[in-house]
Amino acid sequence: MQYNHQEIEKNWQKFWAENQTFKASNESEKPKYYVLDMFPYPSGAGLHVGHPLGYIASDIYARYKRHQGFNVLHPQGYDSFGLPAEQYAIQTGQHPAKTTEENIKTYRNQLDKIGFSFDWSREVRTSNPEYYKWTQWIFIQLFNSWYNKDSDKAEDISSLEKIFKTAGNTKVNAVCDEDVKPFSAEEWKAFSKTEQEEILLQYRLTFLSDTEVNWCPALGTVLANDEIVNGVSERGGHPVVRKKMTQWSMRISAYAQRLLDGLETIDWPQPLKDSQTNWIGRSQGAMVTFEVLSPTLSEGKGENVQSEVKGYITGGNNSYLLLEKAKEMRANPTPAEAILWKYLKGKKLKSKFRQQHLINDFIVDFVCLSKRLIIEVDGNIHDYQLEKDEERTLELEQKSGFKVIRFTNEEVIGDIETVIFKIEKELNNQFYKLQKLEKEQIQTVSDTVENPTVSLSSGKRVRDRIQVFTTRPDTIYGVSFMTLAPEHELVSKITTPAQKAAVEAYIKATAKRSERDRMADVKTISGAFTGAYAIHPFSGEKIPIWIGDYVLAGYGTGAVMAVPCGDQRDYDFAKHFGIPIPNIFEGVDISEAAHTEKQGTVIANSDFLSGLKYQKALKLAIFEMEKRGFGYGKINYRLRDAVFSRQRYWGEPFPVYYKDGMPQMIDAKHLPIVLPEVEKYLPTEDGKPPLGNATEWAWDSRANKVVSNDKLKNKTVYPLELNTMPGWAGSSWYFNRYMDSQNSTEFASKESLDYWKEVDLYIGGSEHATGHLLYARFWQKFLFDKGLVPVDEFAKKLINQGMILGTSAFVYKATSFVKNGCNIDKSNDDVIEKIPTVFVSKSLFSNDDEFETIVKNYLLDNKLLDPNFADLVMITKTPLHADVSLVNNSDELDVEGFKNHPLNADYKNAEFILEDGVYKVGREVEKMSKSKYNVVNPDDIVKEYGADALRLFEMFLGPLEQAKPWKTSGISGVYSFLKKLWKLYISEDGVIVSEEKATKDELKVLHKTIKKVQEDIENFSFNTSVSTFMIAVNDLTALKCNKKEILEPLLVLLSPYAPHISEELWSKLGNKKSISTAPFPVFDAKHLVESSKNYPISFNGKMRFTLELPLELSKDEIEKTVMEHEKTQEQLAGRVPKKVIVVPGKIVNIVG
RNA sequence: GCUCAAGUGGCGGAAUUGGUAGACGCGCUGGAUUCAAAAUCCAGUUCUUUCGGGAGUGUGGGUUCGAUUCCCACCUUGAGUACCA
Repeated sequence: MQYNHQEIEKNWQKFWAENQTFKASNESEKPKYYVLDMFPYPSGAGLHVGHPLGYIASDIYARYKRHQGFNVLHPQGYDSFGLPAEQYAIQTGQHPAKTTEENIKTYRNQLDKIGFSFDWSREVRTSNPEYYKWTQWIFIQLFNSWYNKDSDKAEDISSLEKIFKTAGNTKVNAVCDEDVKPFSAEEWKAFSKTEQEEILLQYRLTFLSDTEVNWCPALGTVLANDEIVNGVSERGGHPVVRKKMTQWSMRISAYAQRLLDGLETIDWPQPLKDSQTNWIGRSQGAMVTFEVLSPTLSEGKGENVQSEVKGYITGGNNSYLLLEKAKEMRANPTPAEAILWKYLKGKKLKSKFRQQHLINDFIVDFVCLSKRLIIEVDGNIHDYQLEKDEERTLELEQKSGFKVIRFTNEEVIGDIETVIFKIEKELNNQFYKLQKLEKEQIQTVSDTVENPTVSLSSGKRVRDRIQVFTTRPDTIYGVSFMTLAPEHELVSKITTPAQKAAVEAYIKATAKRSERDRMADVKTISGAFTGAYAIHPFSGEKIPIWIGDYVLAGYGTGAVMAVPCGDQRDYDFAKHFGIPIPNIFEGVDISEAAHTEKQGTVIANSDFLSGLKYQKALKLAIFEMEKRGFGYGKINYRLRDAVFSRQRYWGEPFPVYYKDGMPQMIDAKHLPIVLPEVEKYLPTEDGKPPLGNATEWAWDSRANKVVSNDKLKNKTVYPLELNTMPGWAGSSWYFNRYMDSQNSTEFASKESLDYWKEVDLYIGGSEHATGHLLYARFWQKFLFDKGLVPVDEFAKKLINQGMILGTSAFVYKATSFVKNGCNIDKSNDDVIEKIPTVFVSKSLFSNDDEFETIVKNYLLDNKLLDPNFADLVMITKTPLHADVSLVNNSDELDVEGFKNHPLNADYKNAEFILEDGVYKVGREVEKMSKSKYNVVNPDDIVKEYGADALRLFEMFLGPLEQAKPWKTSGISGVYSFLKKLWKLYISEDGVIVSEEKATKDELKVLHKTIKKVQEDIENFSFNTSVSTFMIAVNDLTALKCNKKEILEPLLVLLSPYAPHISEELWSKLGNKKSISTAPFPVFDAKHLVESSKNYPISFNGKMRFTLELPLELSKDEIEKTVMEHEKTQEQLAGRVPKKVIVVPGKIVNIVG
């Protein structure tokens, strides 16, 4: 009986399907194990041999775990919403659902042939309404949530509303939009419903906002940053432009820190973790505020700069008298003052307060200089200050522009909470008042510039401030200039008249440069001086303010404090414009380049920071900034909120309608909102997304159903959202759905979620590192916060399988043309008229000259070229891809097949210059792709060699994680292994397995194999276990072993890799049940015990010969035996060894 | 530029608490079987050699009795990322 893979594999696949062999149960005594593949997008091209690599690996692991006694969940499904189907629909008018369905059929067909142990009863498709119902549901949950930084988790929006109602928003510590305005509880209650909703939208985890998006006109959609490669779309390579659109976004930034922290707890590949870390881009540093000198001061006229510098010295002419008094008062506060100070000091209200501070000639109890707010506590015991309070207030408010609020001692002592709340509210009011004032001041300043006779009273002026984020506050004394992004809003305000023209010209020039130009041209240094100066907050020195396009408006604050000695870009900028480069590093040469090294560098010339190392200087600098009130420590993230809308048809519709322009969620009980039919899949003429073409796309809020757009004139009917969700929506939670995929009342039952918890092993490509895998972690953490899932990381272990590359085949075409500039009486066409297309076999030439000679000789020999013109003709070589299916294992081209190939119609009459009667192609390893004609279809392999051979070979190619080229020729090795294995069990007459007792040697082979295979599977080193099987079968064949005691357990070892042949032989040995749950053989070390060792005898570390010695020999005995050996004497040739190293059981090394 | 990964025969690759480099397979060479081919089986296959041996894991150093394995510097390739302050 011969090994007939086709019949065996068909039978067992049928058996598994009929008996639901791999159906997982949600209730089991066994321990659980969840093995998952990243589910495929069912493309029209079907699978090539690269796709199943990860599936085979995970299938081996799943089957192994079943043998180990686990209840294994190993599901599969389809990520079936996506652009290609839609693109195809646009081109052909076919409904994407139809083509998707067809593609899925092809996929399923292909997958089934490979013999995977998937539990297909749990299949999910993201485009199925029963599935996306729950995607919509999760969207609603996100909409109804906000992120509370105090509890550090997502909470229901109702808890936020409650706070607003009782306390306004000033105390809320939430992740929200940047431009949230403060309001009190009273104000909140007074807001209209729409206003309230607008505000809530600024806090929700999914929210509408006008975002600058990457708009791809060719694809008619918005792309995420990770969908753009080198400024063009990843798919199709179309140009991408920046455009402002109202979009749904996900507040993933709220989870930045937790996404980072979570990486510590999961066993994922380091490169993947690195790229997520990189993507989140945490940088720790400080926010520092620099004040801008007024234009007059900047230009060096007017007041003394030094007196302006220390912003906190606000005393009047009698300061020197009052200062001592103030100090004394600070030391002896009243009880009420002491209580209040406890709440005000240390920036607890995010504003810096000072106590008993001099303002002009008054000592005020508390003051926040930046917000110009004074707090007085009445019942003052200091009797020399008995001026009427009103008078004092008037003077402070009118003359110095402060706001004064007062509290009684009783208020402070009795109800500090209310007092603090009032202060917070005032702080916020002051903030907005000051901003408004600032704008007016700017107006005044420019008026002044145009009308110099009007002078400003400096005492009242509020200065402009530049906020910068820096990761190196320790280098603050190295600041010699500041750079603003050209787009920075302050630029126009601070530019001096003298610099106005230059600055405007520069802004105009940068605006012209596209994003791509700026990216491509990093080297050119450009910028302009604004004429304005800032004040160094520590040293008080004047710092020129520049603009430059190396500073990005979109990152951080759009401004940097430039430290040229410590940052290369700042250095280059300074060198280019001749700005001084102060050196603040001890013993470091900065004449050539900036010194960016942090560790081991000692700060110098930096006042209180001098002599400190990086870590300490950093901490101290932040500490001082906070103390002095112009800066604070801050952590910045690069991670931006994720745009969630797509202007596409083939995606999940949002469960959203618009009432008075505000988005409303449709109640969960009316889900799913099913994707409507449209006539065409393109955007509408007025630029709306394709859903704008739908005629049935309005929400009847009374009947709670989707109705015709005609009814929109009714009061209770509203327009539905026209965008759809992006590709990552459905894939961000599907692993949870598999746990209970048929549930129609919940996204998965609590019991099933608690049982399966998380994916134990997740296998997929590394291309999802910053897309799917980051978003899925985000959603999982959100669901965890809401108590909907039991764990906050969805995959414990993840493996990235490497890509399988194709081996392209090349044929070498000769192109002839006539050299120019020669006077001949014949036209060019006549000369080359008779020359056919010629292909030259690969090994006939090694360079272009040889190629030309070969072709010319061939043409001359065959009278295809007139010898008189031979010198006029030039031949060039053009490599062309040939379809790999036309090439055999020895790189020989099927010439006739090539000529008749539909793609090679032009070469029907081409001539081939052969070598040894065959045409040899060139080979090159490239990505497997249709356009390179190097795609290998697994179906063909399965047909010829079988699924077991395909599975073994894919694993045998090399380590799972590495990229490796596919060469079909290699599969004969694993195929003959299977035939050899078969022959151990079956001869021409049938089963030849005997019940005889196994020999020692046979048991040794078996147990060596058990040990190695088990180790390999657990280390995901599948390639080496295939070798191990081969060695075992080779050894057993050599031993002529046919003992059931050996051969039966061997099948269980092999079954995860080659399940069909294992099942077949297993049943032929008389087993009635499937091999899939047979217990894995147990390794017994006693079979491997050896009595002797074949010692390698080395001389100076080089092995020269081996010597068989009993293992029980002692070190000295070994040395003695070895030294006496004749070969040793031969090697030494009379020399006396200096030393002899003996490691019993390992090696002998003779030195000398 | 930065970050990470990887460099071993003609090819895919194996070998790490530092201990016989090249397992296993492909390809190739020779042989057996066959009318012949396919299939199968046997032997050989890192390079070099004066057949004793010598060299050898990207390059150059170092540690060690001994290094593919550890350390330093460099080179090459691949992946990710990019004016991120």
